[in-house]
Order: sequence, then C-alpha cells, then structure tokens
Amino acid sequence: MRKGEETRTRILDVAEAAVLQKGFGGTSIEELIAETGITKSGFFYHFKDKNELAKALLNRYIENDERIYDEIFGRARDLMDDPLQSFLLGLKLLSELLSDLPNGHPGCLVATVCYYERLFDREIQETNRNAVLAWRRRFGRMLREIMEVYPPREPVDVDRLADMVSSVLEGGIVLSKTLKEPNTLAEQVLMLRTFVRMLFLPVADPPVAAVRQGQAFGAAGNGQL
Amino acid sequence: MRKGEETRTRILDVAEAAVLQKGFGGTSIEELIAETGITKSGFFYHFKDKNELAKALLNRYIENDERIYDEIFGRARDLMDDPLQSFLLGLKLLSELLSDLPNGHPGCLVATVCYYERLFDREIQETNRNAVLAWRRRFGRMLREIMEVYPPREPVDVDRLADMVSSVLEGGIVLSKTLKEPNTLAEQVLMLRTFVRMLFLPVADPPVAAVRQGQAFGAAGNGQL
DNA sequence: TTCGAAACTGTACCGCCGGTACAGGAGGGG
DNA sequence: CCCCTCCTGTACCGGCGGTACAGTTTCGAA
Repeated sequence: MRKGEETRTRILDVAEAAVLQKGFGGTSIEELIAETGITKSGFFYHFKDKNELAKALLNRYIENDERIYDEIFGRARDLMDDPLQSFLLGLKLLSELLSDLPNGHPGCLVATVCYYERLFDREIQETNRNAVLAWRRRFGRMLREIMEVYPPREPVDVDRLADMVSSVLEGGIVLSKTLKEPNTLAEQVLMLRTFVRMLFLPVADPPVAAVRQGQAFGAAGNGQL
Repeated sequence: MRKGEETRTRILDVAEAAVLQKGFGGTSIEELIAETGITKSGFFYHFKDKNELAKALLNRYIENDERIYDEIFGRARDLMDDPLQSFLLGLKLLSELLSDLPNGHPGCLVATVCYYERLFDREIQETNRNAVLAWRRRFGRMLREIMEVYPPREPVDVDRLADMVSSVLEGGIVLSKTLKEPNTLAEQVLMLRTFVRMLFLPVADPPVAAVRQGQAFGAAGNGQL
C-alpha cells in the first residue's frame, strides 16, 4: 500500500506536468513510463486506461485546488473580520501566490478537460462541471456575506459575480501562458480585486480633478461633487 | 484554384469543429478525411502535416475573430460618438451575439493552442501570442480613448484592463463549455461591462441607503454623503 | 483541340502508440 | 511459509501520422 501509492503519485506528477503542456491527446503513456522509470505493465497496473488516469489526475487537481483556496481565504478570514476586507485580502494573497510561481502558472486541468471534452466519459465531464460549480458556490458564499453588509453600487447577480472570479482566473491563465508573461495572471486577479472593491466600497479616494468634459448621460449624478 | 480552395475550406471547417471539441491531439486526420469525404492522399495534398493544418486553422480563426470584433465595435462606434458609450454598446452587442449562438460558443482556438503548446513549432506559438497581443492593442486603443475623456474612478493600467476583456472572454468560454450553460459567457461579458461602466462613469443611480455598518478603512472617504 | 497544371485517388508501407493478455518474480507482513 | 501487493518481460493487435509514388480526372489557357 505504501510503495504503490508512492509510484502512483510519481506517475500522476509526471502526467500532470505533461498534460498541462500538451493536453491529454498530446501526452503519450509511453513518455510517462519513460520519465517515471516504470514499465508499461506497471503503468496499467495502476491505471487501467488513459481515461482512468485522467480521472485520477482531475480529482487530485481539484482537491489540491480546493485546499489552496481554503487556506488562502481561510487565512484572510482570520486576519480580517469584515467579509469584504477579508475577500479583498484573499484576492491579494492569491495574486501574490500566483506571482511567486517561478515559471508562471502551469495551466488549469479543468480547462484542459474542457477542451478535450468529447473524448472523456460522462463521469469526468460531470466531475469537471462540479468543480466549476464548487467555485461558484465558494465565491458566491463569500460574496453573499459581503452583500449582507455592503450594498453593491450596481445591481449584480451574485452567482455571475462569483463566476467572474473563475473567469478571470481561467482567462488569466490562458493569457499568461500564451503571452509567456508569468505575471499577467496575478495582475488580472488584482484587476478583479479593483472591480470588487469598487463595487462594494464607497468611493476609495477623492479624485484630483472633479469635473471633466463628460458627455450628457441620462441618469448619472456625480456623487463626488 | 477554385475547387482546391473549396476542398481546403471544407477540411478546415471539419477540423475546426473537431479540434475545439477534442483538442489537436484528440483529433485524428483519419476522422477528418472520413467526414470530408476525401482520401488521405487528398488531405496531404492540401496540408503537408498536422502542424500545417494547425497553422492554417489558427490563422483563419484569428482573421475571423478580428473581423467580428471590427464589425461589432465598428458598428458601436457608428452608433455612439462618445468612446465610453460606444465601448459599452460594443460589449452589449458582443454579449448579444454570444447569447445568440445556438449551441453556445464552440471554444477558442487560441486557448486550445495554448493548452497544446509544446507540440507545436515556434511559429504557431508566436502566431498565438500575437493574436493575444492584438486583443490587448485593440481594447487598449479603445480604453485609452475613453480615458482621455473619463478619468477612471480608480487608477488602472490600461493594458491590464484591456487584458481583462480577453481574460473574461477566454475564462467565460471555459466556464460556459464546462458548465454546459451557453449563456454564462454572455453574462460574463455583461458583468465586465458593468465593471467598465462603473470604472469610468460617475455614480449610476443614487443609492437608497447611504450609510451602512462599514468597518474603519484607512483612506476611504464617502463621496456619496 | 490539345496540353498541362491543379486536384485529386489508390496502394503499399513504416514506426509509434494505446491497449490487452498473461506469465512470472521480488519483497514484505501475517 | 504463504499470500498479497507491486511490479517486470514479452508478445501481440489495430489505429494513426506520415511517406512514397504512380496514376487519374478536370478544366482552363494556348
């Protein structure tokens, strides 16, 4: 049980790195066994086929992902009593964690699975869907707490706002990877943070120039004047 | 020349749909020739290998993508003279276009390439990178115009804000596809629109309740009081 | 009308890869 | 000592990407 787990973990480690770089279809079992130093039979002893490898990979990834969010936003919660301040701190901590990744974010397995969709069975697709729904619930929960205290400046649907967090993260990863700019992801998280702060917090700092050549818009009264 | 282009286009059409569902690695040439009703020799007459197919696919996708943005934001520009209002209308039109897609957004090839990275040559990676940079320039250009007229409520870097548009689109696609909720993408675009409006527009409508049990934050003065 | 290029088809073949089958062996705990 | 876990080794299959190359159709220009 001990030794087996260790080998299994080693395979998963190698597989995860490879899949995030080349996708599932682009990752061959042969290359995995070559890198882990195991035989083909050994590999199929642990995973009966590629689909089961994907399943294990995705489940482990999601668990780890959840753990990280628990830690970050849990820590933020400990440091800040106010739900908004705690959420903003959490986003800050998250962006710091992301910008500390030496080679940038390696990629999100949820996105990989999403773009490989049709070749997996229903179970994997359902797991992936549930992972995204878990994000929605997680961020939704925090945002609801915030909204109990801070009325949003604009009317927003809390689930869509929660999804925005996931969107910016997933999109930021794609941008960061494609541009080969590791810091872009962290910056996108900070941009999102600005959005959240602006949405819930009364005007942050008094603007230097109060009036500008604004065109005439129907309702807009300027609270800063 | 005529006939050849037509067949080539048919192959690309079939390939694009397949690749967006299963990734490059998950799409076999054999299945493409089966669906297009061409022979293997015929396929390799048009594309010397899979890499060249990918190149053609990506270039065509990017051109089409640029064309759509040109149309949408061009039309918005014709209808609205004010850069902010025109941008906001553009986002609205974009979200309408996205929610009109019958089966939801099929996926973004740029993201697919990004998650298949290592198996393509430098040229494709560079093409992909340039596509994202073009988005940055496009949205950056519009945002700069806006900022010349409207001072942002919070200090923001224009390129990071431009990237936010791409992030939300890419992330929204991943969410939409994974959740099998076609409308999520359109809603994310509207959420982004709210952000942009809030960032540049003076308070939209006077809040009902002006004061709330806000904790003490350093600098925050409330302009609405 | 002929010629030639473009746009294919047909056939045969290679090596890699995913996956199966199965036999056997090391090593450790009861 | 035995049995279970955790593998190794060998052999094999069919699908797939890719190559090679010969032959055929189509169709517009000379």
